[in-house]
Amino acid sequence: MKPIPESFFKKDTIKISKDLLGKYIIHKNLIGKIVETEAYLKDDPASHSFKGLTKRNSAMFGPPGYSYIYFTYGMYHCLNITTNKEGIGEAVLIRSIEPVKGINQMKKNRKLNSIKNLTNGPAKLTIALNLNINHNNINFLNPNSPIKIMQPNKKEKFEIIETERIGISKGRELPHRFYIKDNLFVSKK
DNA sequence: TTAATGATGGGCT
DNA sequence: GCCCATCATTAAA
Repeated sequence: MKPIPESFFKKDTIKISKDLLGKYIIHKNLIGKIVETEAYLKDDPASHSFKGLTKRNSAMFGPPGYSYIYFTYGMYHCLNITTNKEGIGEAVLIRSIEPVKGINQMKKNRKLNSIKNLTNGPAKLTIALNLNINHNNINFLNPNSPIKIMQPNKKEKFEIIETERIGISKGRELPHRFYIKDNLFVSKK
C-alpha cells in the first residue's frame, strides 16, 4: 500500500470515479476496497452542487482530495471524495466497499453478524467505517488525517461496468455509476 | 424472489 | 411542506 499523489484528484471527475475502483479507504484500523462509485458533476441536476454553494455542500466546492460527507434521510451519512478543481463543485460518491481489515469491528458497528450486506451501500459503509458528519471536509492526502485513501503496490486488473446511477430522480439517464465486474460487494447489478 | 412501505430529520422554497 | 445520492422490514407471489 502506498499514498496517492495529489494530482490524482485534479483530473476529470468521470476518470477519477473509474480510477478510484480498487483503491483503499482507511479509517483507524478499518480498511475497505472501493468497488462501486458514482460521479456527480457541475451542471448535473442530480448533484448537490447543482443549485450552487451552500453551507451543506461547501466541501464539494473546495479543493480536490477532500471528504464530502452529508446527512440524509434523517439518519444516514454518505461519503464522497472531492475532485477536479476548487470552485467547480464536483465529487465522487463511494457506493460500496469490500471489507478488507477490521471486519469484526465493522460487524459490531453495523450490528450485523454476516459479511453479506455489511458494506454494499453508501450509508452501510459509513456505518461500518464509523464515519459521520464530523469527518466532513477532511483532506485525504494529509498523512495525519484520520481517514486516508491508499493504492495497492500492484495495480489490480478488473473490468469496469458503467450504468445509470441509483436513487436519484433527476439525471437518471447519465451513465455515471461505475463498479468492478463480478465483485460480490457491489450494491446492485 | 421482488415489491412496497415506514423510519426520521436536515435542507431548502 | 416537500424533497431527499437510504435502508430494514414486511408483504406478496
